[in-house]
Amino acid sequence: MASSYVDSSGRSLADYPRPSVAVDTALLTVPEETGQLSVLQVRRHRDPGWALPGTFLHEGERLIDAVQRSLRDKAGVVGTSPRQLHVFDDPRRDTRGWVLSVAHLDVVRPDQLAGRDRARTRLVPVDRPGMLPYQHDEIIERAVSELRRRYASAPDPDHLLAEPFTILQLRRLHQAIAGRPLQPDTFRRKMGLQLTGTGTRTTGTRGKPAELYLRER
Amino acid sequence: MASSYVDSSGRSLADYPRPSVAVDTALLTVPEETGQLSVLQVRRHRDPGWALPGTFLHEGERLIDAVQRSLRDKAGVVGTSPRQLHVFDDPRRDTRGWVLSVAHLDVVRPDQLAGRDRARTRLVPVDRPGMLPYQHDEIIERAVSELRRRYASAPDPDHLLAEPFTILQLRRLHQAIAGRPLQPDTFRRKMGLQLTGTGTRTTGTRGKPAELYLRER
DNA sequence: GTAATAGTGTCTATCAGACATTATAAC
DNA sequence: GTTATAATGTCTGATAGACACTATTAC
Repeated sequence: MASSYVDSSGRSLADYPRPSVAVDTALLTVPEETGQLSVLQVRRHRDPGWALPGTFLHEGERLIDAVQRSLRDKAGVVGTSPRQLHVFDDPRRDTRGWVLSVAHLDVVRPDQLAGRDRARTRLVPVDRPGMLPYQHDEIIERAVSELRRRYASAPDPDHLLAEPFTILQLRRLHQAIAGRPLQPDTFRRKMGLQLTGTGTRTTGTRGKPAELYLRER
Repeated sequence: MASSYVDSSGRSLADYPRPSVAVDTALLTVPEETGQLSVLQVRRHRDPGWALPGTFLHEGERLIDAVQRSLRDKAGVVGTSPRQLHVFDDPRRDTRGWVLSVAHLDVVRPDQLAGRDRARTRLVPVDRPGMLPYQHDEIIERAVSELRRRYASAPDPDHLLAEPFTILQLRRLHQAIAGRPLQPDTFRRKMGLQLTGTGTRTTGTRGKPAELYLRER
């Protein structure tokens, strides 16, 4: 493909102007405390306020590595699986120059955020993200839609629950992501078919003990 | 956001190395002659063979404008609506340097391709795209999946048919995109509800005249 | 026993697939 | 009339929502 880009004037790759490329990430999780789908934000460096974690792409670096580096450096989060969402390409988006930003979605278990720097980061429910610079609110919207689409038909595809888990735990997670209550019986019937029962049950809980399940089918 | 990227060493935006950014497009259409979902390919400049149309992003240019420029210059196609699919970011993908490529999907009516340069371009069914450089086959796969998803539930969302049209015309289009036959009666029931009948009917055709419909609901 | 939660039975509405039937044109 | 296509009727099976009911635990 490269050579097909060389135009009739014979200009080579190095002759073309190049934009800076950044990554920005909507890191979503469901904290135990609130049970609400929330997004990680970090303090901005120069300006007051909060923003999504982001960084510039380093030379020869892959986008996914830049995302993981920014999450490690800015929030102490490791072991994530970012996915691309969209490229924001308005040339006037950044006042300091020509910057393309590749928005990402990442989803983590709350325990993966345990060691985060609480002075420099915060977790905010996705439906009240506060004032954010640039199009970070749009990134959150895209991230939430994508996550809801993923969780609509499959049980916990992003492995937010530690195995084994009960169907109630699974349903609470899916409700947090969907942002609305889900029918207990319908949910059980749809998702239960995609789970493997362990035969063991919870103990010490109120009511009838629930069976514990594994994701693997 | 920009200022939040400045790291603790105080490096500014211009100090970061920058990749070249390209766009590549899977331009899909359904030619009258074959009735098969097909993708536009252009002759490569230096190497033998064919590739998807692409170009480098010009300074301050938006991605969508680069896509439209490449389609105009390489295939004489105008008036399209490209959509982003994915960023290909393997630093070793292009032997001549560090190039990010933003893959796009574009869908056009066959008449929009009437004036194309037939010596430099060809239309190939998407299921037999031939040998393509880099990850252009993957771009086609993503483009087709996305198009099938869009056409699964709505009647001709990308306006490939000139209005008014019959349900048979609509179903043939959807079959070409789905790559499989669709039940006439089920299709009519699902899509018919989302169309507006004009009251007028085809004339001069064999069999019972078909009603003509508009997309608008 | 009561309260609470897990899990199942079952009715209804909706919808896709499949097939039959009716309607209306060209010939 | 015959043939071809459009449009509708209707049966069946699958599934979601809704509600009732049974099962098993803590207390």
